[in-house]
Parts: sequence; structure tokens; C-alpha cells
Amino acid sequence: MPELPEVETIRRYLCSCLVDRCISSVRLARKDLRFPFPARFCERLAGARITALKRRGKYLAIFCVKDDTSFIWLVHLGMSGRLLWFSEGADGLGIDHRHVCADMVCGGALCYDDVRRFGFMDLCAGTDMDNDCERLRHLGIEPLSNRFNGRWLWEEVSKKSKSSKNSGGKAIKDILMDQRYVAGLGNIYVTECLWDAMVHPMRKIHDLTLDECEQIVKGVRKVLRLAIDAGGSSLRDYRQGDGSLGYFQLMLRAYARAGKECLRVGCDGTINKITIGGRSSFFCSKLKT
DNA sequence: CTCAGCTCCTGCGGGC
DNA sequence: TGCCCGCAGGAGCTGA
Repeated sequence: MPELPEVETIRRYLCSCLVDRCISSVRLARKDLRFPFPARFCERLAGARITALKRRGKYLAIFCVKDDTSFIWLVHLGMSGRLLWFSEGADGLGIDHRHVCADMVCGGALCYDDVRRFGFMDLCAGTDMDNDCERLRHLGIEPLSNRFNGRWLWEEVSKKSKSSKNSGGKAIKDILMDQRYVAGLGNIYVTECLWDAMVHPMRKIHDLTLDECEQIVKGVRKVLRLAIDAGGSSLRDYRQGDGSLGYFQLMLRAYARAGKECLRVGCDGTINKITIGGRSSFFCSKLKT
């Protein structure tokens, strides 16, 4: 499931393959993924030169120039999307859930495979992705930026959450999963970060201490950095840009470990599983709610 | 305005 | 052995 570390891994790899290369043509196996492709999708991309690849949350933004006009090719991988680079080119559109092929002038090809088709693509005019891309406008802060810190979580998020009518306050897990607060975390990494910070996922944001918020932020940073270094987590469908596996799944401490022993040194707890917001949540049995 | 719950989709694994 | 059912996931939509 591509979350921030997976998208960042793909971005770093594809930068070396795509930057300063030109798209000769784009082929589609169908007219939609989760949403329909934008109008004249293939025509607009054909002939464009790729200038940069950036990431925002779980989105990959491919910056393009065509006829002196800049635009952004926005890609979201959903839960099973893969962006794969073939330096010798690729055919096979339509097989193995391959939905998009962008053939490059250099002879290589960038392909998009997606079994479940939860992913989607968009084209946005301009060069300022945060303002020019409709889908990025509502996103919260980047968890690896300095703006994401314990005091922000403790004061700003808690305040915003308190001002809503929700009397009980939101669970910290729901806060971290909500892309409007923090952009890029999904179920796996939120689970791992909270295990690292020793905070129960059901704890209400109002009830957390500043110190606990600091621990959560530290956990988020640590887990994301380790996961990026490991090339992401290949739990089911995820692959890196060259088709190879990521390795962070071997380092998971809580996710999908229900009933097993807690791996914290000196802890004799076990990993419990509950459902929060319709998603599986795993945590050490020794943590208090 | 918020928010819980539903929806999209397919492959896999458990149970009978 | 084979079939059926439920689960996994992100984000947008709906109705309260």
C-alpha cells in the first residue's frame, strides 16, 4: 500500500530515469482508473519534456513543459498502483493490469499497473502544485517538515479538533490518518509510529500530554526515515520503480502481528487488534487507553 | 459545518 | 478439491 515512504522511494528512482526526457506518446488500456482520465490526456502529454518529480503526501507530481507551457501530471497510486520504468521500452498494455504506458523519445517507457484501480491521475496547468492542483489543496503538513512538531500537534490540532462539535475528541489514530492534518501517513505507518511512541491508537487528542505529542512526532519521523531507507514496505502489491521489493515489511513491529509478542525490549505484552474507523489497528496490550 | 459509514476493485486465504 | 465469503486499502461521496 503506497504511503509516503513508498511514493518517495519511487520518486527518487524515477528522477534519474525521467528528468530531462521527453514523452513521445501515451497509450491507455481503458478510459478510467478510479476516476476518468482527464480530457485529451494522451494528446496533452505527448511531446512534453519532464523537468522534475516532486512528492506531496502520497501524491507524485511529474512536472512537464510543452510548447513553453508548464503543467503537472499528478499520480496517486491508490493501494495497488505501481509506476515502473523500462529502459528498453514496454508493450503489454492491458495485461497484468497495465493501464497506462508513456513511451519516451529515448526508447524507455514509464508504465502504470494497478490491480484494484484505486489509483488515479490528473493534469494541472501551472508550476505551483500546492495551489494549482485541486487535489492537493486540502492536504495538511508534510510529516518530514519542521512544521510538523510536538507543539503543533498538541496545540493546533487539539484546538481544531476541540472546536468541532465532537464532544469526546478524536482518536490520535484518526488524526494521523486524516490527510487534512498530516499528509502521507496511512494505516501501516500510523500503526508503527504509535507503537514506537508507546501511545494507544484510541487515545483522544485532547488527553495527550505535550511530551506524548513529542514522542509521536519523533516516532513518525523515525519510522518514515527507516522505511524510506528500506525502499518501502512490500506487503502485497507494492514494488519500487525498477520492480524490486521494498524491505520495511521485515521491520514491522505491530502491523499485522496480532497475538504475537511485543518486540519492545523488556516488554512482556502481546499485540492486540481492534478496528478503528473501519481499519485494523494493532497495539501493545500494555498500553493504556 | 462535521462525521460516520459506504463505495469503488480484485486477489487471497480461511472455512466448510 | 472446490466454492464462497470476508478482508485489505485511500479518498471521495452521501445523508444525517
